[in-house]
Amino acid sequence: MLTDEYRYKILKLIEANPSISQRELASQLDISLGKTNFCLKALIEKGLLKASNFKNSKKKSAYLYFLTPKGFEEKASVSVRFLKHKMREYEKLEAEIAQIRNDLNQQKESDIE
Amino acid sequence: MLTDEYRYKILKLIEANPSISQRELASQLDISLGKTNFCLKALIEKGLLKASNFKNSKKKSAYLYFLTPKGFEEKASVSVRFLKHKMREYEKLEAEIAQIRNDLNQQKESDIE
DNA sequence: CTCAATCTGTTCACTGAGTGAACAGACTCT
DNA sequence: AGAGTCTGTTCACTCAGTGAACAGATTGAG
Repeated sequence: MLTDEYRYKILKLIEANPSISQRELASQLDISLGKTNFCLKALIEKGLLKASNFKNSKKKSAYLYFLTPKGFEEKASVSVRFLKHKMREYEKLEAEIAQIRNDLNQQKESDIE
Repeated sequence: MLTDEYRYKILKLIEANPSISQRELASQLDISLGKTNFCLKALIEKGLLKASNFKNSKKKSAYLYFLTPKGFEEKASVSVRFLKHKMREYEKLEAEIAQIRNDLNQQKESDIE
């Protein structure tokens, strides 16, 4: 449920904007509020993130999220891991596309017969 | 639930082997027997596939599935549609990979500071 | 100050896709 | 005949995901 994809994206978004709300996070991640809340708690549970409720300049009553040292480490390694994952997907997709193209060519040939 | 992906794959597998069983189909599609049964029925419902229980040479008591004329038409058009879909995915993935690479470079730079 | 409005995080009943064990029927072989 | 094996079909169950509803905090206008 808390995949590398969301680890990566959440750590990145929070580093860029520590005062982001869970609703805004959900919107940018294109997932529900409930899932966002779950992932966030999981990251805090793992010690990658901390939430402080220090009063922010202009915000209402929200948390300030920030990456722990462990969080920075994880962000670096999850980036690499996620990149490798995406590259494998890329290669698979490339092969799949080639195969569909091949099938389409064979379809055309059998049309001629 | 019956996505273009399974339309395409099922029509292709059945054209290649009309005496394939639902369990074998499920195995090759890497989905459950229940979902395979559902998709198959949906394709029959739409008139793309027909199931005849003519006695097959060496099989036990299975159906013979075959594509209707409409099924052949659909197979041709779904191939193209599916290919385009995969190509869009491919481009998205390419952009995503580039962005992760960019982030990794920025991470390294901020490490030096 | 007061109270309504608006933000926040949290919860949890609900949904729906997907699963696979279990079943009934048809066939084969001894 | 009967045991074994294949078939398609069903359906109770699971579980990730959803988002309306809630409680608490802050703000701002009257």
